[in-house]
Amino acid sequence: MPAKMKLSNIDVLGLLKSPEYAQLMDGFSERCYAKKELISTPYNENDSIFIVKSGRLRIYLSYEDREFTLALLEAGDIFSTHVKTYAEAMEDSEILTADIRVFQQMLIQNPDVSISVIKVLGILLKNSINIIEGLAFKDVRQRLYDFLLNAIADRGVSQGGGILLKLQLSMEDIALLIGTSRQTVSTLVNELIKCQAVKKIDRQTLLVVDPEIFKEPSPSFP
Amino acid sequence: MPAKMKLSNIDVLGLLKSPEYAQLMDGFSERCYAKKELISTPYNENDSIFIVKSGRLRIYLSYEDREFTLALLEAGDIFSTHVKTYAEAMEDSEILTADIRVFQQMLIQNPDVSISVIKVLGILLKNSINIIEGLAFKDVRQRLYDFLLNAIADRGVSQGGGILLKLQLSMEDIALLIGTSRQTVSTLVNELIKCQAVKKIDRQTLLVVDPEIFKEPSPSFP
DNA sequence: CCCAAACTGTCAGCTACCTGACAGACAATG
DNA sequence: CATTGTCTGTCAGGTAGCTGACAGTTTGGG
Repeated sequence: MPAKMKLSNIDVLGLLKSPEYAQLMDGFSERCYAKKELISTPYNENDSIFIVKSGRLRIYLSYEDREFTLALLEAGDIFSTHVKTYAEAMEDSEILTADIRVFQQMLIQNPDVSISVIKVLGILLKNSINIIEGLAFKDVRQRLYDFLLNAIADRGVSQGGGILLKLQLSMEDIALLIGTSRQTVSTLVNELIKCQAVKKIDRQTLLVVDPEIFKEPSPSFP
Repeated sequence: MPAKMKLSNIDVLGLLKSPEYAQLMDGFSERCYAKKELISTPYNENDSIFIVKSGRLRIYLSYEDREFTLALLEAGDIFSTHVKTYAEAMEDSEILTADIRVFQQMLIQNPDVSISVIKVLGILLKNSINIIEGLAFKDVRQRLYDFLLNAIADRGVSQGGGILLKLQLSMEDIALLIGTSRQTVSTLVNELIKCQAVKKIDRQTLLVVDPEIFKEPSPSFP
């Protein structure tokens, strides 16, 4: 279960700044969104692709007043609205947007860009499959552990006595990411604190003392 | 929840037969697989993409002796092994395979093909997200109903008194597709038969009398 | 600095679904 | 046609995790 769909291994923002993509860049328009503002919904008539310039977005599904977070995006990440998801600014954010038709036009003129697009889609697909694996096979505890392991790999900072984790997330935020209720996350995290595996620094940050206990049973090789 | 990832709206097989793709075709090699034979596993060292020429494949995830079926593929469908899935022949099948590196080379030489690849990936992604929606939000009953609705749209044949559904699947097969146990599917299907919503023709085929009761509560417009 | 709004912890039902078990139906292979 | 394996229906327990409730804490806006 991924903490977020980090796509920055392809340095999109840097790429777009370079002169050879100047004209490609023209297809994009920039806009600011305030915290909690919706950037797109499944009811948006025309598809578009967008790139996060600054801030943080949450991509989520919604169904009968319940929600499930598919991904958190940061500066440099890309997404497309062609799937029926919502995108919401978690803080004030700047977003570059291009209509999908315009973008397709760009692709035809810059065939090498399409290789990058294929890579990004591949990553997105891989992440989706990880989410399915979690939901189909694992209980809430293991999904939480997987989430923490990912967060450590992604943004954990080694420190005397453990790994510092500044998740900028509430219990509820985590619950939406791993597909469970706020209460269950709260209980499980406090269980970890009680058994000394993690220390609570403040509301937003944990110190992970022993990441070992998060590890899942290793797969049996065929 | 899709019955299968039908990708045939892009007529890949026809496309590959046409003369302009003759050289592209050269990159592919053909092989037959017997029923229940594995075509690829997550432990296969080198990635490849493959196209189903005939037969039926099951793409699935496995975790600690449990399985979850992501998709059923038929003639004309495409898949890539770059995600950690298993592919198994459900009946004797002919498969065209190309190494992913060779294929990437082909893409560079045929830029217009990459648009098709992007489309296929987009469809795969959309399907994954449908699966996530099912697992995250819906109970087993609704997942079964969604599966039946999809199957009807996909392969249902209108007939006096209902829609004929030749699913070539056992209760267990369905269970693996919707993420539940064999027993639960059996119970739910028999419940449908008892309340006259469907008639059992034989082991493999149902006659759906009233598809209306499968419909889920319509989404509240924002 | 104060108050409202947003978070957090915890607990007591409740229930959808899993598991294991077993008997009966069906299919296919010699 | 007999026999073996595969598929099906059903039931009785057990449990993970949901829901609602409520009190305590923290945060931030005015």
